[in-house]
Amino acid sequence: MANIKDVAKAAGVSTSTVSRTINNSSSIPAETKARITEIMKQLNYTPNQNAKSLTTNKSYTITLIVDVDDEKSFQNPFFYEIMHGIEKYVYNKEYSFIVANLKTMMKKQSVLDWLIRSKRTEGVILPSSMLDSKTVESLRKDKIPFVSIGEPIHLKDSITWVDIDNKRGAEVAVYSLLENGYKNIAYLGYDNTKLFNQRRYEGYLNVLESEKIKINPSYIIECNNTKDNGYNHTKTLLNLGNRPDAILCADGELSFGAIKAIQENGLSIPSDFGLISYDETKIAELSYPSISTVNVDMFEMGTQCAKLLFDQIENHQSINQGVLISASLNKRETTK
Amino acid sequence: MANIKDVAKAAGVSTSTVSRTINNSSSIPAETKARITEIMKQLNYTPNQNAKSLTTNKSYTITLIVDVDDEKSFQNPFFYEIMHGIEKYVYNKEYSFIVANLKTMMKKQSVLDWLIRSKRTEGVILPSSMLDSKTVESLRKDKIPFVSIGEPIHLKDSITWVDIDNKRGAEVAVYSLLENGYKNIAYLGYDNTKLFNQRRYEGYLNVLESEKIKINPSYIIECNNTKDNGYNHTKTLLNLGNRPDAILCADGELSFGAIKAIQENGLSIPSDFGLISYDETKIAELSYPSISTVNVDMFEMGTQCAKLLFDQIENHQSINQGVLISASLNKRETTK
DNA sequence: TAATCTTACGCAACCGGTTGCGTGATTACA
DNA sequence: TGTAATCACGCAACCGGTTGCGTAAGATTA
Repeated sequence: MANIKDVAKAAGVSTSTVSRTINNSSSIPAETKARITEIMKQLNYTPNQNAKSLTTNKSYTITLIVDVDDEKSFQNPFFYEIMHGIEKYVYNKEYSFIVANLKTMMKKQSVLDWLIRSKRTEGVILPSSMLDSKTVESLRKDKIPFVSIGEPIHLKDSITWVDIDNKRGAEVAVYSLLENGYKNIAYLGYDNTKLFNQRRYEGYLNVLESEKIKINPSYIIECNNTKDNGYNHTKTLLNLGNRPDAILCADGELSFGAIKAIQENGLSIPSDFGLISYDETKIAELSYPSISTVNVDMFEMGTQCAKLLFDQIENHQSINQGVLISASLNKRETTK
Repeated sequence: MANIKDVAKAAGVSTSTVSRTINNSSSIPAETKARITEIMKQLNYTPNQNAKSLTTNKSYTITLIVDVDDEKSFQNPFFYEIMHGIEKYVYNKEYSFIVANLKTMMKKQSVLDWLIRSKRTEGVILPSSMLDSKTVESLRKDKIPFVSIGEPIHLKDSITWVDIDNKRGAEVAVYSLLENGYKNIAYLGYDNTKLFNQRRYEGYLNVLESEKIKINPSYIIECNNTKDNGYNHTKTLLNLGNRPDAILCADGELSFGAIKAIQENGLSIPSDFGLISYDETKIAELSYPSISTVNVDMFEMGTQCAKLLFDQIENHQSINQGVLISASLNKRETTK
């Protein structure tokens, strides 16, 4: 395979000139460039990335860390979309991107550390769940740019992160329910251990407060995200004296159980009862009835992560604050 | 950051000796190795991957190509599992892996070609849908090992591929239905444009033939994989004079529509009617009733792909034939 | 004790690019 | 027309490893 010397020889110039042509240095006149470019094409020349990386001390590669054990990230298709968003951005920059997961990293003590120190990666995108202060410190010490997927619990004002606008998404959902005549809206799946859930809850409360609607504590169900919880707690809700006529599910799987419970109670959806679930998934569309969801654009999230990472890589500037991706409502058969 | 010269200096040896220690050359006595290893640890030395790649002409990286537009691969969580399987294998080898998708590649003419020619990758795992003869030829010319995810339509005897044992999976499903007393089993979702579907169909026919069960052509429904098709065609099946009492869905989404249709007909699942769907997904578990599925181990598929790729990379030998991953039955509420 | 064989490890070229510095040729300016 | 500035491009060192070849010291054998 042709190398830069072959090109230089064929063009009757030095390798310096070829290199400068490749890197578009201004000191080479256009016609020389054109000639060299033509010869590169003829010889089917592609610069050796490893040589380039060695001299420039840049790997032209970024890393995405995934957390296999975290169902919110790896198992579900969201992360996949994020990946896709990153990927598209990255290849436009002639970078490539590698994937490593937390579990493997544990085992090898620290694959991330290895990737960085061996100069395989120039930047890292990783889930907020991984960002303990030790990791942050280590990344800072190695001067490796990073972006957090998701708002971190600590450090939110000192690192760069991207998240869905969870609060606004919930607001949109609740407003939509109210506008369509639902009056008593329950919040199913409150979980104060998860920041995204907190934010959704804040959005829910926000709307009720602005609309001067009394908050009914028995409408707020604390539980984690399983279909059985959805079923059982919805049963309980429906047995209340003043039962709700709509539910906002904070998380996806709950809604399956909830729908089952509503139907069993003889209520018809959406005329008697409305339901909106957070998290758009393929499943929401397949269900009978198909579920109205708060739609989160994970592709965009990936793109933003990549963009913010490249801001740091290329311009050495970092915003060190959060960026929110807006969430929209995807109306289907569970709401009027 | 310390480099090999720093280590050599600190140890009072030449870089050759350090290099040979790192690469575990036999010509260095154990005590010298120990001393050098200790110093490497002290200096927190990690070999520069780019330098290593440059001299050895190996990138210590493989590439996974995904096909974003192909719903069977990118959208669904399967590919994700495959990725995970590959990833685990790869990091144990001190390799890393990069992800590129077809769509981007189209745009850049050929990112794959670029990855290869720039020496960024030593091997490729890619979906069979991408393996047209031109791509195969090009990979062969560059002497890049590759493994196909999925049985390719052409070339099946001349390249290395890994697939689910689709035929056997269908057999297991049909046998299970028969054993549980279902007598008239329909095949919903026949699609002769897809090899995996053909194989599943073969499995279905196989069992009926071995069991000397007459094949009823009106039980075999040709359609593609949507929930609406599942609904409508199941309606049709149920209106037949001798209606079936069980369905094997060749693909996942069909089953949602099918279940709806069965329930609307007043039949109870699983006592009156059984259903097994191909393709285990999260959705199958969430549905009411939860769906019995043929469970395909995609993690194992990824692992096998990686293994077969490394056989080629490390031993320069390739089996050039298919490997099948066995499929098992995941019994849930849609079967007795 | 001399000749031969091992062993341990260094020398230096090499992988394929990049880049600071320098120089001869050309152009601009006075 | 002489001098300075600019332009075009080459020289050679360098990035951080790997490896074939060579050799001195020590071990083995005759």
